[in-house]
Amino acid sequence: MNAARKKNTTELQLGNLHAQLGYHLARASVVTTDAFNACVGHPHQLRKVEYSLLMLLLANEALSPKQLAKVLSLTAPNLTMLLDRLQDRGLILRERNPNDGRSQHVRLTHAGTQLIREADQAAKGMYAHWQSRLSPAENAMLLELLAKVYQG
Amino acid sequence: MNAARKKNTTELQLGNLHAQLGYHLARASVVTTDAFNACVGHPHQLRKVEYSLLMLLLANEALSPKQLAKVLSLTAPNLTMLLDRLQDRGLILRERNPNDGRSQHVRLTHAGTQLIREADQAAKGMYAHWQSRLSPAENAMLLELLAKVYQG
DNA sequence: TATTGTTATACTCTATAACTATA
DNA sequence: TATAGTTATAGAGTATAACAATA
Repeated sequence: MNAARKKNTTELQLGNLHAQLGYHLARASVVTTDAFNACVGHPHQLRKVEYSLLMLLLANEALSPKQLAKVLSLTAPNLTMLLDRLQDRGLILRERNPNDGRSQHVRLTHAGTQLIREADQAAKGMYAHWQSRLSPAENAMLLELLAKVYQG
Repeated sequence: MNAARKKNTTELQLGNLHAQLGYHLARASVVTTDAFNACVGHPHQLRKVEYSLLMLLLANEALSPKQLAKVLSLTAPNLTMLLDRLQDRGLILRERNPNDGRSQHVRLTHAGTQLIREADQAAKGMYAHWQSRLSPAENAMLLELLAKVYQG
């Protein structure tokens, strides 16, 4: 009983895992995902990828599914289903590209604009979840270093 | 045609997304996951979580499912199925804890030890995937900052 | 009564192949 | 022939509830 209790409180060793970026990314993602769901996801009924998609449309006015699939790392069929759901909720609309009948312009509706603006406001509360452990300067440095990992 | 082509090569705006840790974590994870699968996952038939689990057993000799579930952020039922698969492959074994019949000791088999040592060697090739964009000092700083996000 | 682990099950996420339409 | 997007479908990942065994 005492032995088992002691074992549970013992810090476990990470071995070479402590030097691996992917491991730390996964651990950090658990924290950010929980913070997102608490501040944005549950209150506004948006999953992370839906929030990102609507934020991109807010910043760019109109994007093609092709562009969205690339930046969100989604396959075309999965993006189609995602857009279907957002369209059914009246948050986005799909227009045919007048210059190229194969492609589309995806835009926010008025309701979609309103929702993503509210969600964006709520998202500002997320930083509170880890600001006690990370200073503003450290946070800024972290974002820069992460961008270096995937930009190329 | 020309207009569409131009649009595709235009950098899209991130808006407030550029200030959000979760977004950059997700983008960086795509890179590290691809690197993992290329260097470790496909060659050794291990998913990320399986690799992490075996690495933890290599560093700690024996851990309970409870401990593994916590550090890997898995629910108990999902960990059970994961351990079942690794046990069926002869990579781990489950022993009853002699001090507490409710809990188990999960250990690497000889084959499991051999496999995870090979996989760990292969994992050293992962850093090559982003080292051109991140110096060793930047990489070390990144790992430290990420640990701060989830440690508390 | 609480804890560890399992079983059963459902829901979401992701990936591939085959298709339509436009260029 | 190539590209944008869709449909259908299968597999992997993840969550909850109900259960058995032990403390």
